[in-house]
Amino acid sequence: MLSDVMEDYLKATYVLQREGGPPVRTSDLAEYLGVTPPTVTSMLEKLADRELVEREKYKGVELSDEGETVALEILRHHRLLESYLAEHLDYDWSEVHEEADALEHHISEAFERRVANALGEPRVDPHGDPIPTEELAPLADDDTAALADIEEGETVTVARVSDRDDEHLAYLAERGIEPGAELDVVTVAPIDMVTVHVEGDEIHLPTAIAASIRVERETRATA
Amino acid sequence: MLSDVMEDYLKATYVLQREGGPPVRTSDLAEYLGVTPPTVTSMLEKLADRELVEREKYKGVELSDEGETVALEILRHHRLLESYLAEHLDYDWSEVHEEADALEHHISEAFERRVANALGEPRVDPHGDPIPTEELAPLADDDTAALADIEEGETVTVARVSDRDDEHLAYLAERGIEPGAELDVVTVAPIDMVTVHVEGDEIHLPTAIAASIRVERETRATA
DNA sequence: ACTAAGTTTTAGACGCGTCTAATGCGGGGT
DNA sequence: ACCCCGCATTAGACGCGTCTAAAACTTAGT
Repeated sequence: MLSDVMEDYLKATYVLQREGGPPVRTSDLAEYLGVTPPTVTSMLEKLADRELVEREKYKGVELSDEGETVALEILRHHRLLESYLAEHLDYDWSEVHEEADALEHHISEAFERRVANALGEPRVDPHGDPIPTEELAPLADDDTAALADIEEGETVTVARVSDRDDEHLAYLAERGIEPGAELDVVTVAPIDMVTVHVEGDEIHLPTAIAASIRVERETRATA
Repeated sequence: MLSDVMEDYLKATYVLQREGGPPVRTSDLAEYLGVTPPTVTSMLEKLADRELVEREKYKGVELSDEGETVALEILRHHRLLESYLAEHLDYDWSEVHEEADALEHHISEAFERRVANALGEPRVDPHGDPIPTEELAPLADDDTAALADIEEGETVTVARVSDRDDEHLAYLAERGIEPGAELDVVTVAPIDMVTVHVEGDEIHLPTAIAASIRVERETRATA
């Protein structure tokens, strides 16, 4: 039986781990989870004992296959819940994250199935993030770019907006920056600011925010 | 900030406490919650420190007004969740209890309101139990009787069926014993068994089960 | 009133997840 | 090649919720 907290560490490791990238470091997890580094070290030891992560001391951790499966299960719960709250309980797109975080550890298999069914087995959640399948197959690599890395003059489509901060989300949603929106990147200023046009309006975004908006460079056909 | 466990103790104290009755005893709570008596004692001390219960050593506890409010809040969550699962997520009446127990500590005010709204502000849950109002006003006294206490020959209407055991519930539901059903009490045998007629069928029930079925002696108009 | 049975509380321990303070490792700049 | 600084780990503590074993209280029966 995995504790809620262990599940949180696995989920955090998953989202912090870039495909094929370097191991996730202690301090990154500490910051992401809002705990101190020693706390992370001791939790990582337990996770390694249970073979949910592969750990190399002083280097960091990577999820084992089993650990990844657990992370995908929690992520599936999270994203199904977000979708359900938005679609059936009249939640606003930007206020769904916190509630899903609270519930994701506590729903049964039956609940998961019924919610997925009620939604028609969706593939992405309201933020644009992919929902793991019931079989928890690894998610396909991400071929989007961060808005912060786009050159001036390009036109891109918003693919996903990070769900980490409800406040930012509400701000962006109000201004029309949500999955599917078309953006013209007008200027990338050297003062940590990017300017875009969306639906005729001009929007200024600090780089930190622009980094959490994933975009597609050219329109492509999707199934 | 109350822990989940504290909320469980308060809820348990609420359901074990008969209106105006004697204080709830340590061993009753221990059995109900599946923990040992010393564990209950130490938790009760903490609850008394926070003035959520009034405790008299060696005698038992009663909920304070504040403790009762917390219990009613959890009960409201529980019963709204049961209702929602049954009505909107295709759960069977007899399998909602466990899921509601897992979720009841983790939903927000917003969630509670939206679920209540989606259901049309119901007054009772699928088991027939009353749902506390949003203002958490104390629930009216119960004027029902236990089926086990009914005399032979009487005809009664099922008001509520305890939601403590999903297995029993499924069994009873299959045989038509659910809120609103009319029962003729045929025999009350001295061997811990009562026999009733429901919808033409004859059903035999051990007294322990009959004790958990609350019935109304005569039909009365209800708003 | 005394005593025995049953219940409750006290005492002391443990695992979990967290912290702070102290120590240890390792990679980059001179 | 060395040293330093940043990051990670070890050491030791704490609160929570739980347990078992032992002591204390209550109460019912004689």
